[in-house]
Amino acid sequence: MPSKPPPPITMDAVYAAPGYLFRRMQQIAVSIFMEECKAFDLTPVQYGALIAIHTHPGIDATRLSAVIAFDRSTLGSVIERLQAKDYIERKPAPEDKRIKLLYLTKSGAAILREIIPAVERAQARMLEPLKPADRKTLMGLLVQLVDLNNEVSRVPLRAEDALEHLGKGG
Amino acid sequence: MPSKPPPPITMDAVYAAPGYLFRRMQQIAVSIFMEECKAFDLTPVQYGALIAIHTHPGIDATRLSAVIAFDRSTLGSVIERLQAKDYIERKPAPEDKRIKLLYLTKSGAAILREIIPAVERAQARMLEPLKPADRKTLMGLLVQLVDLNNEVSRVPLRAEDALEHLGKGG
DNA sequence: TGTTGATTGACAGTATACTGACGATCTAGG
DNA sequence: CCTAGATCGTCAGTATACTGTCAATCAACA
Repeated sequence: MPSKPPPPITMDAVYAAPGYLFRRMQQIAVSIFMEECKAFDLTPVQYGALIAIHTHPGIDATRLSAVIAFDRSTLGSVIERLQAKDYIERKPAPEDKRIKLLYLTKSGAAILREIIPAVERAQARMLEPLKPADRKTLMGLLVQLVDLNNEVSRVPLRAEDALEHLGKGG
Repeated sequence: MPSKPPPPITMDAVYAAPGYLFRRMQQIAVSIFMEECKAFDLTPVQYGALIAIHTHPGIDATRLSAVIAFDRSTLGSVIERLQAKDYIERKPAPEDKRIKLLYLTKSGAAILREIIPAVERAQARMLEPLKPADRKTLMGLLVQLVDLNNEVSRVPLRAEDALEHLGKGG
């Protein structure tokens, strides 16, 4: 009993693969972000970190990584760069010598206010080629897919419970 | 006439942003790919390059970058690694001393045949959490979006015309 | 034919990502 | 109190990405 012959190898094995499309779209998204925000010297990752530190002042690096689902090893250098630009500062935690608490500086809060309109333009541009109804459909499906695949990634998102042990009562 | 107060800054500025979702999904996709293909020591990028070299034997690095929309600078090191693993070889082009032509080796062709089922499992797993109809919707919208944003990225995809000057008649 | 301009591959510098390991530190259990 | 295990930040090593630059080479035109 002969086995089915394997299908021929074409570029469709690349072009039609979800992984390839996600990679492409991510690169396009970064490109648009950097273009709209070139006046600010902030990367998408640095922007995300600033938002999270603004929302959770005094967070530490490990919890920050859980709140935005960024890799903890990488986050170290991201934090260094934000500190070098004087957008955040790190203070030792009095009750735990391992931890360094993160706070926005005045510059950090200021640049965050200023960059937000540019970021919103960038986010809108990414989806602009689609019809409005399709944008909503795509975003809805993406949110679902990312959420349902959450545990697969190295750093699953832990939005709420990541902060329970942060001294706000738990 | 007072201007509208800016809306409060919340984590939604991150979680609901298309760029964030694309980044997350790309990371999840790579994670699934590496998990399914861990027996093969090939990254997604290296896999894409192998497929393209298989489909277009004798392609050079610049055209390869156009065919898979990978950055040309990065592609140099990708090619080096594939060559170090003995999956491809580079031959100087007789008619143009600048160019090095890329070919699969026997090992390269063999590993490509072997890895394809694992890659297909990976691609299927990425979309698995969605209902079948939703998978199609998402892929359709993504293909559209990547295509319509093609010119935005640093290396736009040039699938067909990239090969017109490759000596097949032009 | 000789110079200009484009192309090719390579490189340096920066920024994400992930793996795996490490010392310092904290927490729980005995 | 003291040790076993967990956690925190950090680091080394590898792999993508992008910007900008460079020498070698080629193509086109005056």
